[in-house]
Amino acid sequence: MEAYGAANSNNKRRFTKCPWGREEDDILTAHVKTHGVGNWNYIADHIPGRTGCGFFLSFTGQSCRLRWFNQLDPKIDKSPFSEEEQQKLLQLQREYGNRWSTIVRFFPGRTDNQIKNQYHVLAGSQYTKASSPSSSITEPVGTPLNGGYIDLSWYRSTVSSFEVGSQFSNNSTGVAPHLADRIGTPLFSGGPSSVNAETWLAARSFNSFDCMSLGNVYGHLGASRGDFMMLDGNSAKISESCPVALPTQGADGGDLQFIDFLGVGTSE
DNA sequence: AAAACCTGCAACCGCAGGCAC
DNA sequence: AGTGCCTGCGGTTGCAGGTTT
Repeated sequence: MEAYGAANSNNKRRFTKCPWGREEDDILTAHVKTHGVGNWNYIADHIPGRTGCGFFLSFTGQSCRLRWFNQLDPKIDKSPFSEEEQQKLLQLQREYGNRWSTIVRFFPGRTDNQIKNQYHVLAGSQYTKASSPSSSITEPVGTPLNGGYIDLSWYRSTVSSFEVGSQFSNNSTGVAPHLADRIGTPLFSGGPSSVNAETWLAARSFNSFDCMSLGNVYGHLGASRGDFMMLDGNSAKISESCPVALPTQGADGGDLQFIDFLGVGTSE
């Protein structure tokens, strides 16, 4: 959808955000009061295109709908989440998974976007708390971990995404051969809230030769984008390279292990 | 004081389902 | 039955502002 512009050849930058202005909000609110909720494309057609993003940009019905339901609707409760709400959210997420539209029904005045964002915040911090349901978490926040081992339960709550080591794709010291054809393949994204990743990690036992680069790790891990994570039983080691003993590659490569986080198979 | 880093959240994307024609 | 439009949903990303170094 190039209307949102700014996608470049390597897809690193997919769009440029263009915040709504006060005047635009007023126009949208007036239209909703006049025409009611719905008919978003009609409403979008009657709001002047927005400027100020470096280029002219037309509103879309989808954009108007999101703006209204997530920000402008007077019924929205914009106060910070209480401790009680946070606990309720965590409990409901365990029960319903990432079905935010279902969960939001338990929070009158909140939006699904609020719920989703709040859960991401909670999921990113809960494992660092003493009240965490996991008793195996021993790594204190702030400890430099580069080169040290970390507990995977802690890791699960901290890593937001990673992929096979593209950082070393042109480097002979890089990726294990059994993963070489998967360079750049996202193994998991979506943050700690990802049910798939959580389920996968909980269910899978790791082989000592599993070695992959981290895509995006919080700074207090002591690791950074492109660093490797070597999986070893129930622990993982962060390293700048991948010096583990590598398994013998099969003749056709077809029997080699593929770490399929999302359960989508091995197709490219 | 400045730079780097981190956090929270608004806004976008892509897809799927429902509905009218 | 097929098509296209509209709406809703969940995942993802960009960025402002706060915090740390």
